[in-house]
Amino acid sequence: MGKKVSITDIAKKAGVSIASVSYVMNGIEKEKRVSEEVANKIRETAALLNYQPNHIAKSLKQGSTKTIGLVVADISNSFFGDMAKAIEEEASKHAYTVIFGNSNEDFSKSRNLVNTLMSRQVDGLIVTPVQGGESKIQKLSNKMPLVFVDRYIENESINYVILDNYAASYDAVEQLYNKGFRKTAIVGYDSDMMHIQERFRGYREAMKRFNPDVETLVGTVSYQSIEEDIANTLDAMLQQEQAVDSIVFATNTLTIAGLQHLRKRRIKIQEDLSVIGFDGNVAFDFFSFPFTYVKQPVYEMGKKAVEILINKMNGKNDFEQVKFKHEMVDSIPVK
Amino acid sequence: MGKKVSITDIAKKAGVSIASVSYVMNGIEKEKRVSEEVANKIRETAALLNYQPNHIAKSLKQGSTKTIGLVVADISNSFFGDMAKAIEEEASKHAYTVIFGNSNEDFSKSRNLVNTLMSRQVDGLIVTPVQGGESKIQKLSNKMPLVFVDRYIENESINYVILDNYAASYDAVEQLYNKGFRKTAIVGYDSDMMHIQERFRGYREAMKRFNPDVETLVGTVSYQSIEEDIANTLDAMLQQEQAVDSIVFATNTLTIAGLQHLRKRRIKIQEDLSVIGFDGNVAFDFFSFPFTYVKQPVYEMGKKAVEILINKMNGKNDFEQVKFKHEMVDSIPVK
DNA sequence: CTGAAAGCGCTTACAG
DNA sequence: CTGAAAGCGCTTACAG
Repeated sequence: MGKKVSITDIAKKAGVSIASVSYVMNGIEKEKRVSEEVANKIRETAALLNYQPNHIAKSLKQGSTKTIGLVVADISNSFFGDMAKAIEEEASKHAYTVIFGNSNEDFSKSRNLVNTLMSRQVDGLIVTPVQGGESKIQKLSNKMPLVFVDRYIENESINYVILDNYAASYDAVEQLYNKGFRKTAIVGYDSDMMHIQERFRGYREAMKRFNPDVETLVGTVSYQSIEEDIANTLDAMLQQEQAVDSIVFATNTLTIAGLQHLRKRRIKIQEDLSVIGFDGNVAFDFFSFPFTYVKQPVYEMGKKAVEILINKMNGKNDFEQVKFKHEMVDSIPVK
Repeated sequence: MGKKVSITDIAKKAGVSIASVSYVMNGIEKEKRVSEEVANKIRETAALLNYQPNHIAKSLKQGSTKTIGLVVADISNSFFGDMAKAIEEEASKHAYTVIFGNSNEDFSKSRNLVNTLMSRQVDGLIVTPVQGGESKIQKLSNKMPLVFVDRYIENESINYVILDNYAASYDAVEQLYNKGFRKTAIVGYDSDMMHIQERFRGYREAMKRFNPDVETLVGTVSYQSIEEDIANTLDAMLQQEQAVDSIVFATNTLTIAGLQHLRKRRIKIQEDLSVIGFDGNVAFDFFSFPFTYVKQPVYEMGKKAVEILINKMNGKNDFEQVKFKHEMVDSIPVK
């Protein structure tokens, strides 16, 4: 694979000190007053030997790797895919590289990933926290610049970038109300995590406001058995004596899974049952029925997370907690 | 942020040599015959000081980082999202970490990413090559274990994992033929890259075999202006005197963009025009029309790429060139 | 069984 | 203006 060439090799070959090589390679030959002659010789020799700096050695010496660790729940989910893209793009602009891992919503996987990334001396972390590890991940925040995305843990000394989840589901219920739907249910995960709880809270508050006489109906599904649980939950909602006339799905994955089940049951969306989904998806643009969904500004959220992280890494002390506003989108059905 | 503790700190505190600490931390105290007593003391001290090994220092010394660099065209594209997931999962099983970047189909971005990853001393690279950089990226293969995914460059001394693209589009034309469609066109990128050229070749060969009297019609679109180009291409195909009766879209993105345009033109898919798409997509399951697409075994492809790369990194000398077979999938339309 | 020491490839005060 | 040297946190032959 060819022996690596180091600045020592260049120094030897050019007959100069390794310090001078280091200065020239870092473009600080002017400040360090290396003569133009020596600098040129060094540049020539470096080119000749095809020198490639070793970032690892530099990192060790400098105590900084210019690397960001990213832990998402699932990179193959388009929400996190878009976010990862934005994060990499923004990080790259600031000369940071991104290492990533998938937690698959599993806390022990998430913890292992965080440990791995820390042992690799990332300068900061962007994490989607998962159920079960709240206290552990919180401690992390004292040891390392950290920004939560998509979800968060209640604590004033933690950075996060999230959607205003309360407002989003409140708005969803309101939209349904304006279209004449009263018996609205919500389907989310069986999770204590704030993003889910806030979506439930927005739903409950909106129901209280708009449909005070209607009993609220919160269906929960386990991430471990989405298909099965959503089938049971939806069937129950539709079969009860006071069947619901509208449903808000609280996440991307649940929206898709839910619609698939409703389709299997031959329920006509927006005729038999009105539905509001969460997060954009290419699929939504192809529905044969009009469809409304809560859209998160994923790209801006990813960029913001990097921005906050970089501030923290640069020593900024106060915390930033940013809530983005959703947008309610009506897709136009395929004719 | 708390001072980092090193093995030197542990050695001092425990009153032993740093060598012993290193042995114990690596679990090789038995082979190195460190006494059980000393080993225990070291473990206790490490726990007490909350020692976290510095992987960077280890990497520098060992000349291996246990890191894989991944350069994809676009992580937010579900094809690459799924692949990245598979790659991270498989790498993680082998104690490798993944650094990634998006080239956005831009060669200079791709080259910069590769350089960055190399300066970070990745042990190997998995790359989706892009148009324009064939010769440069090829040289890389001599310097570093490398596996191409999705696309490749013709060269017997390069590893790759791709789809049998020829067979896939050949099959697409054949399927259309069997359903009675004769005037089949294909739409792909304006690219010299092998994966596109092979898809065109499969189309041409199949047309020669099944519809020898029909003129072949290959529409090309630039990645830079997909929407505009696909609109023009499709409109031309439909308006010419001998309008096509069926179209094969040669990629994921083109399938979506193409269908969106056809929809805008109020063309009824599978009634006015038969279509075969490329790559799976959640959207396909929700179409109101029956839809057939070429499905790539993305997950297996990602895993295979890691497997090959690990073999190479472990010193295996011969090259592996793997072509996976597609599957032709008929989605059942929403009623 | 244990320890002192060299060295991975850099950066950077310091002396001249 | 330039060079010798220490040190980042590890691993690992080598000597005892």
